Amino acid sequence: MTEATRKPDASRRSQRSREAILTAAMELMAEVGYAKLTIEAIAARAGAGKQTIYRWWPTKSAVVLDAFRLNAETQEDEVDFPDTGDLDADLRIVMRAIADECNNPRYDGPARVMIAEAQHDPEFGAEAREAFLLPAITATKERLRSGQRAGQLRADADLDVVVELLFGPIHHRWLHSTAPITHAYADQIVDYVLAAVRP
Amino acid sequence: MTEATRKPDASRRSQRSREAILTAAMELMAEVGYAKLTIEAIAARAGAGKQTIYRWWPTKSAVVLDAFRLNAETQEDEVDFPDTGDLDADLRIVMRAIADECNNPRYDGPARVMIAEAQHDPEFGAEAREAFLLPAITATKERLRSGQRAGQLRADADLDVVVELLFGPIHHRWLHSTAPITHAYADQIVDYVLAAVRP
Amino acid sequence: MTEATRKPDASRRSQRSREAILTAAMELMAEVGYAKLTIEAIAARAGAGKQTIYRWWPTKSAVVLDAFRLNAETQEDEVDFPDTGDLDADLRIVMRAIADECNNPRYDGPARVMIAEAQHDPEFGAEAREAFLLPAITATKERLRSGQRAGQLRADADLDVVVELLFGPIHHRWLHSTAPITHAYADQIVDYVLAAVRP
Amino acid sequence: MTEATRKPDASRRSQRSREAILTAAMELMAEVGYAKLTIEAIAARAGAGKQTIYRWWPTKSAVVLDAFRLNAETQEDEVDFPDTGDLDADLRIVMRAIADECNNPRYDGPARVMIAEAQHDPEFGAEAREAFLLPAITATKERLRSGQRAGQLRADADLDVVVELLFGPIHHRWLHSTAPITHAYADQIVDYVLAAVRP
DNA sequence: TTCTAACCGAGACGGTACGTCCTGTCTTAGC
DNA sequence: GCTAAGACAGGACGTACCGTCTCGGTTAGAA
Repeated sequence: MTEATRKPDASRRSQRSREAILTAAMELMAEVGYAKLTIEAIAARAGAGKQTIYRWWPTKSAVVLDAFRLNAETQEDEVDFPDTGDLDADLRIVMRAIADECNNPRYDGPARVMIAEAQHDPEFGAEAREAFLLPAITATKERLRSGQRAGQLRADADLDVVVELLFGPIHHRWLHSTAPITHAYADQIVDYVLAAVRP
Repeated sequence: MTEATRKPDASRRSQRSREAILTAAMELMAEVGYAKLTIEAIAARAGAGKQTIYRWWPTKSAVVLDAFRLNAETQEDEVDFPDTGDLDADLRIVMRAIADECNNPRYDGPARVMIAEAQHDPEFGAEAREAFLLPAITATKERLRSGQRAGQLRADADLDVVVELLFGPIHHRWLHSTAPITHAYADQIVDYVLAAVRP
Repeated sequence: MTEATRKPDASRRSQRSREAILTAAMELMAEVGYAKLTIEAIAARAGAGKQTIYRWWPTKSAVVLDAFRLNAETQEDEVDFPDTGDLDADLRIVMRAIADECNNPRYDGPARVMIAEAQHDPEFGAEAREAFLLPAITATKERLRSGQRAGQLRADADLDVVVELLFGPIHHRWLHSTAPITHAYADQIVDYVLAAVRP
Repeated sequence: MTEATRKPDASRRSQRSREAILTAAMELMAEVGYAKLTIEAIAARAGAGKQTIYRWWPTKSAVVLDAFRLNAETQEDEVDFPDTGDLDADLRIVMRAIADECNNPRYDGPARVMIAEAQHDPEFGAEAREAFLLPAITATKERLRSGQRAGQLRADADLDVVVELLFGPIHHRWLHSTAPITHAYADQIVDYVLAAVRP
């Protein structure tokens, strides 16, 4: 066997077709949803050959994940986690931002697709987690640790669990659509969680 | 009305084929996973005609949901939520039971399928929520209300939020596979939550 | 094996449904053609159960053949072959009658169906031949024999061949739709054939 | 125009699969007959995808017709109609050749299929007539015309009718299987017909 | 007159094939 | 050597009918 898995020369890759494909994928995602999204339709809409897609992405979900990444990069919302010294206020800001994302179709749609895809493709799940979830978790834990050092949290509080106490409820409500997600709700969670871990 | 959608006569439905189909669906789910599950394979394994499936279920996910339901009914785990008067102990029992389910492939697999499917089929999601999630939420809320009346919870605690504070974190950890789910973890959550809502 | 092929009791047969089925078959033949004709559609149109058809007829072609028979019986055109003594005139009458039938959709359609069906079902072909073709051939041969005895045909003429010289050409033109079939054409054939066999 | 019917690029057609499909069709025709012949079985036997068949042929009968054509081309029997000057002898040769074909399963089968198919699909009938029947008719007419010029036929003989007087009887006997088709019979027809049209 | 066996309409059933759609690979021409 | 285009083998889709079966309801002799 002579080099069965030929790997293409990335330096000669057409940037034009890459963007056309990812844009087409995003558009079709919005129009027909992930389940009815086909490689063929993406290629047709992008004016690209199917082979060009298969050459650069292994699966449909990889294309979609890349499309989401492109979409997210476009946004200029890489807000750093605030640290004003007032933990309560900082958490409120962040939890309200998450609530806003839950209500923004621009995030809601892609996020649901990624959750769904991750359930039957663990590798994809790991990648997506790495790219989208862990940064937020890490930043939150950082801020909590800073608050802990400042004596605003019990010294023995398990920060991994505290992060989950913050993200878990809002995530649960969003994922199962059990109730609307408001700023008031975001504040409520912060209240309960801080009540639990205050020294 | 042109009477387009002829509806079959449910009274003449073959119980034998219904069970064969749902059993085949469960088995194939376990063997190849939801994504590679085909109606054709279910019919073949069940010794049924495809039409018999299409006659009684609108989509693949409906078959699978029904299969899960049959599977769940078979189990004799319809444990009533305990109410010993000791809220702390009762919650621990329940949260540990949930932790056990997260680690039991018999529940883990189907549950992930349902979560995934629900994300791109809201109607399916609503049905699944109704059948599997709400009963647990309602029972938990009931127990919390009872505890609240007994003065073990703050009178102004929002029980919907408290339920989410309990279920959200464990659910989050399970869904994103961020860490193992142990009895100790279950206990931890109960501790934090009760600390937050104790009078 | 105990009487595997249960034969139904013909005396209890419902005349009403028999006629409804054959009528429906005739109508559907005219509407959609033999190839697209289905037992299911016949049953639905006739307001009969499928089993009632399968009980009394072995195949679709048997139903259709019966329908044609019913149709033919309805007609009162069982014209006896004329024998005026003038063979030329008598043959013209008969050949013109055949030409008329070729141009009459009432005969053309069914006849084509029977020809077609007979090609891939020899038994059906034998039955159809017996019922529809042989009577005409026999009557014609009879008339030719009478003419032969009267000295209007060569004594050594092979009547089977003469019949085919009469029927073959018109049949050929009809079957292959190579040219219109007129009375003039019918006369022409009689002219040529009589020229060939005149003493 | 919405460009509904995308037409494939014939220049890129796979010759290999075309032949495999037509060969498979021929074989299956011989094995199970036209009625039980399925596109699916042809594709399976040919190792081709069903779409490849549907891409290049509109119907089952079109595939079969093409298969016959390929079969006929393979044969090296494109005998030119003889013209020795002796019309009687030449016609005998041709009529005997036709008789032989009637008795040769290689021709009998396909021809019956085409006759049958032509009866409920006039377009197919037209194509088949063009490809298989008209060449023979034309050649025969040509030879007759040559004989007519040589004074062996009456000057006023209608050659279209004379051709039908030759082909019709043998065709009739073959189609309805009313009697065996022998060389003697072929000769007999030539005798009668020439008797009718001799000057 | 009641019983009972068969027919009847209806339609669910296990199947087969349909014609369409999409997958992932391969081939061709163009730049 | 990447690209657009699209033919190819393969396989699942959801539909239409096949011929068999089972279900009540009706009908017509036999008891």
